[in-house]
Amino acid sequence: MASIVIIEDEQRIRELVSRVLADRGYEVRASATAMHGLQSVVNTSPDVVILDMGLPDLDGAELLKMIRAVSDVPIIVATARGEDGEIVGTLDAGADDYLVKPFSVEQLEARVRAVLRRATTTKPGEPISVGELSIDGAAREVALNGRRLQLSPKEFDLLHYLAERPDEVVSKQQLLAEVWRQPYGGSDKTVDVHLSWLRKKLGESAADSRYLQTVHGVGVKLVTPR
Amino acid sequence: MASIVIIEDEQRIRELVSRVLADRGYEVRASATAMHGLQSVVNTSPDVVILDMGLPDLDGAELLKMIRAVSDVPIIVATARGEDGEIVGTLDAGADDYLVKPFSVEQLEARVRAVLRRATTTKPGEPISVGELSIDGAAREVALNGRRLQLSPKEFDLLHYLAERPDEVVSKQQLLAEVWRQPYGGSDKTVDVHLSWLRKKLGESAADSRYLQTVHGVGVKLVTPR
DNA sequence: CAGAGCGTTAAGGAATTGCTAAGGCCCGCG
DNA sequence: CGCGGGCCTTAGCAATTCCTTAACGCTCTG
Repeated sequence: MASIVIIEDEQRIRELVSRVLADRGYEVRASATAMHGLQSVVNTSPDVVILDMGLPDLDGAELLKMIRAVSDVPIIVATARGEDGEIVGTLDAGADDYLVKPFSVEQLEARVRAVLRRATTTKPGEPISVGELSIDGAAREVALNGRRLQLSPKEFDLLHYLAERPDEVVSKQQLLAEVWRQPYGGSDKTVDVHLSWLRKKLGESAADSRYLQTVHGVGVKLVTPR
Repeated sequence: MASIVIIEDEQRIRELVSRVLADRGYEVRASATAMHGLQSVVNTSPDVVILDMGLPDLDGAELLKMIRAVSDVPIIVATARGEDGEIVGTLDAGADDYLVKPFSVEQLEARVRAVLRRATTTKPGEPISVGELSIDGAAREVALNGRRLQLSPKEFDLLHYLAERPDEVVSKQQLLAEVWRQPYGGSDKTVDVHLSWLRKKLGESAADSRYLQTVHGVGVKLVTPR
């Protein structure tokens, strides 16, 4: 799971946020001071930094620049209301997103996810990985837990298409149009059957699904197993 | 700053509202008659329209339709108490929100801001968050306090539709039309039942509601709990 | 205080899905 | 040219899941 560094001087907020994010599976390190925070960032190379702008020992914008000088990590900035005017400045200084206090943990996690998603945007040419699955579009090879899977052409196309859109629900009609190239008629059942075969090769079944989740009445999505 | 057209025949209210909103930085144009108002809307392409339903020269609903015919501007309707029965009709006719007279300027501005926010900040692709609720349209996932909820297709569509319009009262007819895609007949009761199921899954009931509030005789709205 | 509107539960039928099995097509090979 | 094998599609049934209707009691409004 992704790792996060939190730099926030208010103890209450720091502990609350740390705990909740840790509960949700993130690896969290919290710092109460700018200097300690900078060290954390350098030492642990986190996937996201959450930075409070109202630190007592150093101006937030200053710290932001210092982090930027040594790393490209996505940074989410938290500001108190009233410092609104600075938001534009902080975004210019290299922040990736911001939150205005008070914020709900939901909002925060939503931003974290958004930033992570943006950062992990698929670079073409490299294999896509979803959980223990690795899908190489160029070589048309799929591996699960390091073991090569033998997929038929359609099976591969189907899996690859879904892997390019992890977590996104895709309708069978869309799959027929995009993977099968039959925007007109064509039976959903074909997709069902291929999904079933894929599941078998992935070592799962619809009833006990890890990667391929069907969303009743809508479609399917490829997810990373819990 | 955003521009607003106000269509209101009572001089006192018109001038008061105009002045206050202008003070707060909006660019305001006021009209005392339906015809003049329609011209204003067409000519200035405002960001929001505030429309009094009790105009002397033309039925408010009629004017609403005329505006809708030429523009997609968000429209906030003001009605006098007693005309409540028409509220549902006006929402169906394309109003985005409504106010019952007498209303405070504070209320009005809150609605204006809500409507503007809705019009601008709804970026698709990112989860919507309302309080501790998080609704991801692409993944079709809902989480409450970080815990995943298991919703049926219609339940999800319903919640998602409401979440896209936080604080806005939506009539059951509108829900039938938009979520169920049955603009004609169809029983309100179906909506009631789904709402009940949703409430159960959200851990609330109609008597003790946090997120889903029903407005008797009008519809429901999704709010962020206090 | 009566009637309309609403909340909730239960139950039947409708729709969707999972999976197996049975052809048909295409291609390489003998 | 005929054969065999892989692959895709269609068919069909069982098993789920879902939606709607109905019914009853309660609440709100006028």
